[in-house]
Amino acid sequence: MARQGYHGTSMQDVAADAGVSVGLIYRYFENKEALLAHVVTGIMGGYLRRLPPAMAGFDDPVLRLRAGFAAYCEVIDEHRPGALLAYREGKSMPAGVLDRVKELELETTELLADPARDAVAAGIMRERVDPFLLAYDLSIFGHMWALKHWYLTDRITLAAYIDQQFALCMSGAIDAEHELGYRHVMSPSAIGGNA
Amino acid sequence: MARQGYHGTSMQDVAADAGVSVGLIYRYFENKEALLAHVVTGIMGGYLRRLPPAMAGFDDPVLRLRAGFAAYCEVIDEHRPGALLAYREGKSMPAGVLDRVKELELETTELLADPARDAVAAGIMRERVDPFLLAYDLSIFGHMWALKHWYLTDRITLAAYIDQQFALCMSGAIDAEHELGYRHVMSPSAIGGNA
Amino acid sequence: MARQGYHGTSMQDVAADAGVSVGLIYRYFENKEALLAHVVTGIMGGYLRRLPPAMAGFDDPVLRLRAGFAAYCEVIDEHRPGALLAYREGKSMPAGVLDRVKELELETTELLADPARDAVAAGIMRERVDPFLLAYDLSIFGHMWALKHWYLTDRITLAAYIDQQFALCMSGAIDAEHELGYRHVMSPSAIGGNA
Amino acid sequence: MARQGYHGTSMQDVAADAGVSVGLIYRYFENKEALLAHVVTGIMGGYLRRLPPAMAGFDDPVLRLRAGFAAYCEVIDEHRPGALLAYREGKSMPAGVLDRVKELELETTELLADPARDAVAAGIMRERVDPFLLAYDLSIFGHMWALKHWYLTDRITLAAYIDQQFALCMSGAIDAEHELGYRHVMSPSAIGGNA
DNA sequence: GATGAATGAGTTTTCATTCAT
DNA sequence: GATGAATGAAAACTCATTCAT
Repeated sequence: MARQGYHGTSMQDVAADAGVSVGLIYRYFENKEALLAHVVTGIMGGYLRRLPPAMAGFDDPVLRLRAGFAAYCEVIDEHRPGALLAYREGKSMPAGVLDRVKELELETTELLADPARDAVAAGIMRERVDPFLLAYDLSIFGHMWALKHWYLTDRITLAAYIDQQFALCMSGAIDAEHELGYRHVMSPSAIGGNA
Repeated sequence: MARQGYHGTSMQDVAADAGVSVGLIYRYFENKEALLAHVVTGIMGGYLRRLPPAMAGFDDPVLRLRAGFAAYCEVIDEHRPGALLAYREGKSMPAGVLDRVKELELETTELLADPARDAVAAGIMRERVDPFLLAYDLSIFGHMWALKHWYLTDRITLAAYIDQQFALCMSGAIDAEHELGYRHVMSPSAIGGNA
Repeated sequence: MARQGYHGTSMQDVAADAGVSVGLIYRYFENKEALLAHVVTGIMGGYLRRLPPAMAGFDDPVLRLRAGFAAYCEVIDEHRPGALLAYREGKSMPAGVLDRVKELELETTELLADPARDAVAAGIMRERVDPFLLAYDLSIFGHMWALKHWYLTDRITLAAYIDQQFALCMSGAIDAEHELGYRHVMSPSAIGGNA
Repeated sequence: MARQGYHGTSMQDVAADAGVSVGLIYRYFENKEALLAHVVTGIMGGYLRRLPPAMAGFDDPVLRLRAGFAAYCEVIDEHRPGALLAYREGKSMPAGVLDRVKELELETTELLADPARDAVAAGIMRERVDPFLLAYDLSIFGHMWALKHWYLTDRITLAAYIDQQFALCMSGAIDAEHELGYRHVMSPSAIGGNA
C-alpha cells in the first residue's frame, strides 16, 4: 500500500501480500479505511517513540534539537514509502483518522519544539524565533527527504542533508557581516494572528 | 478534483461540476489521467510564469530571492487546492507526466536558485550554502503553506509566514554571539556526493 | 464497415472515411441500422444485376449455370469484404432488413436454379437432383470463397476454384465404374418436407 | 451469446442468464473476449471429438467419409446457435484466438480429408479430385445447415440433407451419359498454386 | 477461527444520435 | 443543406465487502 498508494492497492493485494485470506483482514479491520488508519497512525506513532530516546542525554537544547531532527530524518529514511502515505492519502481517510494523524504530527513536532523553546528561553536562540515554526520546518525537512528522494538521493547523503539543513536553520545563509543590511526585509513584524 | 483527490472525483463529478456532459470531457481529454496531467502541468506552469515578473526589478540578489519566494507563496496560496494535487497524485500519473511535473518543479526551483547563486558569488551568502538546496527549501516552505494550511491558517498570516521563513533561512535561529559555540555541530563536513 | 465489422465501425469513422460530417449521414439514413441495410442490400442487389448479363447468350443450361456461378464467384471476389457483411451481421439488422436480405439471396439463388431446372427437364441432369439445392450449394461455394479466403488464397486460384467446384457438382467425385457400388448410401430416399 | 451475437450480449446478460453475478464471470474469464474464445474453441473442439468415434468401424473410405460428414452435420445441428458464433464473430476475437479457431477448423477438415485421400489412392475417386477441397466442401455443407437453417428447415430433413449433399459430391449432378459432352467446361486445368 | 467464492454498486469510457449554428 | 460540438445511456470491468463452508 505504501508502494502503490491506497487506491492502487486492493484488499486482495493486501491479503495476498500478507499471505492470508481477505476474510481474515476483515476480522481485524472494520474496512479498508480502518486498515489505512492503522497503518498510518502506526507509522506516525513510530516517529513519536523514536525521538525521546534519541534526544535523551543531551543537556544542551540545541544539541537535543539536533539529535531529534537527525533521529526524525533517519526513521523517515528507514520507512520512506510508509512516510509518504500520511502525506498522500489524507483525502482517503475518514475525518476522525485524519484528525488523529494531525494530532500525532503535532505531538511529534512538539517534541522538537521543546528544546527550541528551551534555547530561546536560555537566550541561545534569537527572541524573534518561533520555536514551533522552527520545529515545524525541521519536521518538514524530514518529510522532504522522503518526498523528494528521487531528486536528493544522488546529490547528497542523508548525513550531509541533516547537517546542511540544521546548519541553515541555526546560523542562516547570510554572512553575519551582511546581516545588518537586510534587517529590514527580515523584520518579524507580521508575526501573529490572522485577524 | 483538487478538493476530493483524483480517485475521489469521478468523471461524472467533473462533468457535473463543469456543467457539461461526460462525453464532452472525453472530446478534449483522452482519459482521466490526461485530465489530471493537464491540470497539474497547468498549475505548475503557472508558477513558472508568475515568478520572473515578480523578481524583475531587484538588483540585489537577496531581495530578488525574497521577491521570488514571496511570489511563490502567494501563487500557491491563491490556488491552494490545486497545489496539493501535484504532491498527492504522483502515483496516479503516467510515468511521462510525472517526469514532466518533476521537470517543471526543477525549473521553478532553478528560478530561486539563480539569485542564491548570485548572492554566494557576491560574498553575501556564506560559502558553505548550497544555493540549490536553499532554493529547494524555500520552495518546500511554499508547498508547506498549502500542505499544512489547516494548522498554519489560524496561527500566522501569509505575509508573516513569508517573513519568518525567509528570515530564518537568511539569518538563522542562533544568535551570532552563540554561533561560534555550535560550529562543530553545523560543520558542512559530509556535504557532497553519495558514493 | 466491411473491414472492421458493423460494431467495430462508429458513425464518426464512417463520416471521416466518407469525408463528410456525421450529421450529413443522418440526413440520408435514419440510423446506423438503416445504413447497414442500405449497404448490405446494395451489395446483394449488385449480385442480382451481375448474373443475368453474364448468363445471357448460353443456350445450353449447364453452360448457363456455369457462367452464372463463375460470375457469382467473381463479383464476390471483387467485393470480398462487403460480401462478408451480410453473413456476419445478420444479428445486427432489424428483422425487416434481414428478411429483405434473405429474399435477395433467394432471388439470386433462383437465377442459378433456373438453368438447373432446365437441365433436369432436358434430361441432362439426373432426376434426383434438387435444382434449388444445387443452386444453393453453388452460391455457398461462392460465399465460401470470401469466407475462407485466408485459407484458399494461397492454395488455388479463383479460376481453378470455380472450375473444380463446378466439376465436382456436375460429375461428382466417384468414378462412374464404382458409382453403382455406392448407390445405397446415396439414395435420395429422405428427400422431402419436414412436416 | 450464440443467440444474440457477441456484441448483442452484455456481460450483464450473460451473468443473468447463467444465474450468477458479473463479478463471478470475471473470476473465470479475463474479459469478454476470453469468454468468447472459450465458448468458440469449446464448440470447435467438440466437433473434433465427435468425428473419430463416428467414423470408426468403416473400412470403406467412402463410407467412412459419409459417416464423418453425417456426424459433422449432426453435431452442428445439435448446437446450431453455437456453430454460428465462430463464423460470425471472427472480427471480435483477438488474433491469437482466431488463429486457434482456424487451426481447429483445419484439423476437423483433415479428419474428413483422410478418407477422401484413401478413396483417391484406392482408385475409387477420380484422380482429379482434391481430397482436401472435397473435405472442405463437406464441412461447408455442414456449416450451411446451421447458416441457412431458416430456409432449409421446412424444405428438407437433416437426414435427407446429408443424403443429398453427399450424393451430389460423390456422383455429381450430370448423368453419366451426358458427362462426356461437358468434359471441356469441367477440365481441372487451372488446379494448383496461385503463381 | 480462517477461507475465498460470490456479489453488485460504482467507475471509466464509448458512440449513436441530436440540433444550434 | 452541412457541420461537428454536445449529449447521456449503456457497456466492460473492478474491487470492497460478505458469508457459507
